[in-house]
Amino acid sequence: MVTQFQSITPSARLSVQVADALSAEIRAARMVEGDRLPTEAALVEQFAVSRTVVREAVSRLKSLGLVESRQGSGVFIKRAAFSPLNFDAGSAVSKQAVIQMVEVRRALEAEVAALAAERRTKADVKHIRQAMGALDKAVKAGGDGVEEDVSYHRAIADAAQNPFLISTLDYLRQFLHGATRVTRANEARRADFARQVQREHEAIAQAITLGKVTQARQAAARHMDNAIKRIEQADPAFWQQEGVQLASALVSGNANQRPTTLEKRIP
Amino acid sequence: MVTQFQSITPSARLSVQVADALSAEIRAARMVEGDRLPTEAALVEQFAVSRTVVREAVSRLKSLGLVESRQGSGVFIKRAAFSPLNFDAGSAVSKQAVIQMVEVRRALEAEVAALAAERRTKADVKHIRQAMGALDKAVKAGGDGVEEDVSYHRAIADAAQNPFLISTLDYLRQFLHGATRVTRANEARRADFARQVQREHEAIAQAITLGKVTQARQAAARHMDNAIKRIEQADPAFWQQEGVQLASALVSGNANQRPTTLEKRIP
DNA sequence: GTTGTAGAGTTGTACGATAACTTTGACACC
DNA sequence: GGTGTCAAAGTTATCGTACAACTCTACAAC
Repeated sequence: MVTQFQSITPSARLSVQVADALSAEIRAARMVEGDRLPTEAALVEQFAVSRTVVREAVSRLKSLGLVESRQGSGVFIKRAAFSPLNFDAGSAVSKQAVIQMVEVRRALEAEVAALAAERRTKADVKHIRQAMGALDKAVKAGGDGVEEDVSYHRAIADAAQNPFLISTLDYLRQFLHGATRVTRANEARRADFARQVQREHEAIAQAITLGKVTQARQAAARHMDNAIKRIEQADPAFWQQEGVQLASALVSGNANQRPTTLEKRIP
Repeated sequence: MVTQFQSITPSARLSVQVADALSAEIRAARMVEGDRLPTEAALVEQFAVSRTVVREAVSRLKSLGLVESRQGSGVFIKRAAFSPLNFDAGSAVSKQAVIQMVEVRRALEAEVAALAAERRTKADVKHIRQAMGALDKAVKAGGDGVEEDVSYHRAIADAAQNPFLISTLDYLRQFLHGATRVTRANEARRADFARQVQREHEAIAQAITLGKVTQARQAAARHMDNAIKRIEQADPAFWQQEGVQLASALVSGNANQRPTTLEKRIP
């Protein structure tokens, strides 16, 4: 057993301290949209640091989307940006977290299939069929078919005509990519598994083609239910310890900063 | 009639050009995790810009989470971060976009209700009931009840025990907040609307309390269907032009950069 | 009223110097 | 061989100054 020391912090860089102080000020709403930040010279004075540090701090705020600088004029506070969605990357290797993400995906895939059945065009159907053909071919050629599987589901999502559904699913896919690979590798070893997946895909495509909304929704949900089962039976070696960091499983955007105090330093 | 000129772009700053060039290089996977970037001196040479610019560019990459700098050692490429989900903020005021977002929400709320019915504890049910009470009270007191409405739906989400569902719904809520306010204001003027919403809430809560999974899912979906209808009937003055920027309705993380060419400039 | 212009204020870029830190290799010592 | 020390080179962090590019305002000129 190796003793674990917590990594020491070599005292955060000045620029991030200043950036934190400024962003705390902004977030505390003591400055509102459109307000101008103090000039660089003033900040140099206030924080007693060099202009380099101030500029780097402001640069940080700019790439966070909090402020916007106009040469010759000043730095201005932008309207409060919506904080982006950002799951903890570590969750991608915890079995429990992956299953929970598939639950999210089940909801979305079901909706997508339903909307696709409702709104599909002939071209959409053609794309879906093509993607299925490519998947079959890849499997027959001995590949795992991960890419083709993604394309298949994307083709369905495209037919749903809802950019937000599409991008949310794309977002989830980033995390589920590893799990997908493992389960598909599993399927590759079990011919009966592969056939079952193929049947599930066929059922979804069929319902969409015929415009059967409820049926499409159910078929997609069933596909995801089975995906969960297949994940549970997959190679245990792949999964890390589970449920540990679950309480802190989420890092929501930039909501994770403690207020920073940065007194005026005496030179 | 005043002629409309399209706003000109005052040629991107050098630092962002360099940052784009570097991040393109990284994203093109010509450099992989753990690799060290050329030293600042080398980059100054390659791009023929000052060290200030190089540092600001690197600083940008740092706050984007692409690289990590270690004083005395160098700048290193971090493991590819998952790009966060980031809807275009402008979509929040386009009627069509809002409806599409509610479609996403419908999928999630239905799933959440179903899982809540499956996994609820006594405490969960109590919280949901309390939230409903608070909502009724707020409405009777003449408020719009937006906050209480949010609390009600959050209480249900908590019962579903899936942090990813919760945070994804929270994320959506940011965008739908404006629309919610408008529709609830609408309901406040129409007593029959308010009663219907109340009945829908009651139906969901009842199904969750009794543990009726399918029923909960359907009730939640119906609630969202009606929400879409209510949005469509809401104050038209609130909505901007719709469908215009729809094709580009999504800004997915930092995936929206074209490769930048920044030849070595001749001084 | 409109236009032109000068001037002050502000951010962007360049350059040089020093501090703080890491890595590496040489070397003595056991 | 293994280990500890130390110096030197290399790298980023910070500082300071100077100038370029841009914006805004006021005021003169018409």
